[in-house]
Amino acid sequence: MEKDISTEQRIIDAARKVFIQKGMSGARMQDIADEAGINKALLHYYFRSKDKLFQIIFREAAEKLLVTVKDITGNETPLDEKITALCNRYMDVLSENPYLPLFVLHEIHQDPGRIINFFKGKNMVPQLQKFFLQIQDAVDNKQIKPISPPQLVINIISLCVFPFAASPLMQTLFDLDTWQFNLFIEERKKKLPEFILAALKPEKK
Amino acid sequence: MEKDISTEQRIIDAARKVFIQKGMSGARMQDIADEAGINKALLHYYFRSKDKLFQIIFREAAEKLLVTVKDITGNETPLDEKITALCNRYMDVLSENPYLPLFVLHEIHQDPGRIINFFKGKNMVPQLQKFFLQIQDAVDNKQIKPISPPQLVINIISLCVFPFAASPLMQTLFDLDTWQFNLFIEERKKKLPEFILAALKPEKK
DNA sequence: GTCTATAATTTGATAGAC
DNA sequence: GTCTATCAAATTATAGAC
Repeated sequence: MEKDISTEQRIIDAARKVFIQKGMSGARMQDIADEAGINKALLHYYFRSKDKLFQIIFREAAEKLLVTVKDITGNETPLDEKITALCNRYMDVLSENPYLPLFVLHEIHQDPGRIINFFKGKNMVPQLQKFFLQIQDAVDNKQIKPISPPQLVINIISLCVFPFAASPLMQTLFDLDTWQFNLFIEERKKKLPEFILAALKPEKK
Repeated sequence: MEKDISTEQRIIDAARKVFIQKGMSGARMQDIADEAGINKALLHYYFRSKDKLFQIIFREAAEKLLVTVKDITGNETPLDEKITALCNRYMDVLSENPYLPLFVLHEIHQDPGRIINFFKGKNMVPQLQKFFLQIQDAVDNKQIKPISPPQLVINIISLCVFPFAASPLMQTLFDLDTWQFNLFIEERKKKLPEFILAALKPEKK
């Protein structure tokens, strides 16, 4: 047990691990206490209730998942570079946090109010609108094939996120161990941007 | 309450609704009893335990989700038609059962053993191998751009499934009501096959 | 701050009348 | 087959000693 990490931080780390693995309803305060190497009562001393502790973990997770999109879509690079950057960045974040998507999606499904509250004051929607405009411009200037901006954004996110959300199923279906799954992801990082850009490439006249 | 539906069937229907909404750990036997309009003890009379009842719902859900892939990838049509058919069929199944993917993925993540047991005797993997070979043939014959078969399969499934798994998030992020979300899905059904086929189209010489 | 002990509540499951 | 009443175990939360 790391002696130089504060108890509060150890609880957060333990809660992150347990909540992301088991979800809000499946997680037990005892699991978190065990994982943190402390007593159950201390959890309540620091965070008062399971729900309070969960909020912290959920917000942290949603933040990590959504901010990535926001600060890449927001800047001023050309569309094709932006798509490549988005894929690369997203795949990197998800490689480090493979179970985040399923956790966040599951908990939003349980209580959509959570994500609505989360969005307040996060400036997500305006950033997204700007990205939509950039896509629409590229369509109008015939730099890419006609496509509705929301459809394209969902295509990009689907292709990045889904393999992680489905990793336990994939590993069974394709009979991959963890190392082979990581190889699959590494190959994907390299090939995904060109797959998307090829789909968007306008017909030559 | 429908009088001509057997109690057993009413329980199954109620369990499906509650489990798919709340997941195994979040669902309460009382919720299911209420939804079925019967007493909690009757659930145990018919199905003995929560876990037994859950197994039935989970298997049914996994079946619906996976058999769709199996019986389309298995037949003898050309690759481009098969991809189109796969998208159309999948999107239709998911429109009718939008919460299935998140439910199944979440429960597999909780206990990967479930899906391994499910696969036994289902003949999924050989069917998939045949589809992989067909893709590899198309690559070798330069009918499509070079791509690893598993990557392509995951691309197709990602693009079909993810919007449903993420629907509560999408509806908030894009500010869509249910009707607008359905419009989004209808548009997607029309456009997705050509997006994928465009990505695969080989360079002209 | 941290622990032990325990309260208060929820929940899956059973017993037994009808 | 269906219900009421109840048990036993699990689980969140708190009281109080140190």
